[in-house]
Amino acid sequence: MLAWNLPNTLIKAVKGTRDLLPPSTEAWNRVEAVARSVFRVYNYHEIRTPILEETQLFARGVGADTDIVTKEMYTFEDRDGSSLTLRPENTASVIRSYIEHRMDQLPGVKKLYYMGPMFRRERPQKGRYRQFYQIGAEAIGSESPLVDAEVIEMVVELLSLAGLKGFKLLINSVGDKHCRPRYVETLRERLKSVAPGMCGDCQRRAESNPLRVLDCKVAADQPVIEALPSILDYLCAECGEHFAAVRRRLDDAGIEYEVTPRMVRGLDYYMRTTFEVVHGALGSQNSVLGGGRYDGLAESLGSKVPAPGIGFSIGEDRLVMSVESEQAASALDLLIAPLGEAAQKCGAAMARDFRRAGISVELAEGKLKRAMELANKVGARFALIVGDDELAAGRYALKNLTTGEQESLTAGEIAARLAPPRN
RNA sequence: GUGGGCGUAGCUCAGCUUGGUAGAGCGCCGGAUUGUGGUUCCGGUGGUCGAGGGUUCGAAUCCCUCCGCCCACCCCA
Repeated sequence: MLAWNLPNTLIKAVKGTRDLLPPSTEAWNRVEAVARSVFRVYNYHEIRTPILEETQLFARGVGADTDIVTKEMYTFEDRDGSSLTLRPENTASVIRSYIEHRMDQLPGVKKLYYMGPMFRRERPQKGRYRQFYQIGAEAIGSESPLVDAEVIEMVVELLSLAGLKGFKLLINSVGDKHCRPRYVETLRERLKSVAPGMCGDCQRRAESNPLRVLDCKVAADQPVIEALPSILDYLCAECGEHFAAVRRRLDDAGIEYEVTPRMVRGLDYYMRTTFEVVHGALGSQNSVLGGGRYDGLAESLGSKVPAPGIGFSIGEDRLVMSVESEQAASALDLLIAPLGEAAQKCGAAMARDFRRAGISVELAEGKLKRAMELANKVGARFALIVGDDELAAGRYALKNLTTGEQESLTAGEIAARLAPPRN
């Protein structure tokens, strides 16, 4: 009954969380470095919001009857009785921060990016974890379709530079608070006659959430879904023109996309432009990123000043999964093998100097044979032998472990030989 | 929340049908080599067989319960 009184049970990572280990962490770092460099040239700046927020932020921001809020949040009562939640996504937090710090007073479009863990209590599977990581960006303070197009262009650039190949960009417009309700009503009406012939899930959705029917993957339902009215035919004049402008801009930029009127996003705050990038070989969870415009979000969080914006978030776990190739950790530059007490001291000093010069160094102990074996196993590029002869001569035996060649060099020559390329 | 698959050494797995108290390969450690790795050879380390209970003279193996992981549904990143 009391866990701490039970016999020793091995403690493991909690369900849905995982340790990211080397060499995989190198791929994560590469992806994050690419993202930061792309964000920089598009003039985005990093924002770090708390992982813990008031539960109300998500209930009101994401939508009170979305799946995320109704059944996926890690919510708990703080000691003072207030309700706190581990963030399930970050857009609501960014908008909260934007409002709280009156960023609307700053000049121009406010461009922010973030990266970090999010938490949703779902059943784990391939590409889905309870603690997962997102890289995202928000452009806030403009309703212009030019901003939509630039955000999409940036994210396509980011994915390409990260090494993602064969992905597909899907875009849609879900209208605004004037035209979308009209469409949903039409859809609901139409489904009354056709839903009975569809799969069980669709029959249920036809009542509860008609838009979800469009997202059904059951093959037999596809012809029926194709025949349903398209939201694009129901957009009001403003939304229609906005969407057309976004598409013109994407065409100008030479960006390939597919308009998918059936694409549905799961968060309530989206309006007008929505987009998604999918990639095969990710299992059933094939979406690498999702995003869209959220012009009414600030108001639903109680803001008097509007904060129209558009943003996206990349599923970093999924991106890394699809660009990661099995490669070794970055190679060690040099392993120093000192023989004896005096050499040990000299080796430590040399290691210090080399490391300050940007060379990665491992200092071995014990027998030379042992050290050489170790050098080989960890994939060191060079081994440096420091023994009595070398100490006396001031010249050390540097062995290239790839070619097997060995030469006798001074410390300065070795540093020059191993110096990393400047960038 | 609902299905399906799988849990034996650090890793990948065999053994289970037809019960007789645990194996291989790789890894790790050491040796053949006093100051030279990768190949080879030799030796060694390593498992309450996911946990608990039952059947049995005897259970990794048969039965029950539980737990964990993976994949899928739902939904999303």
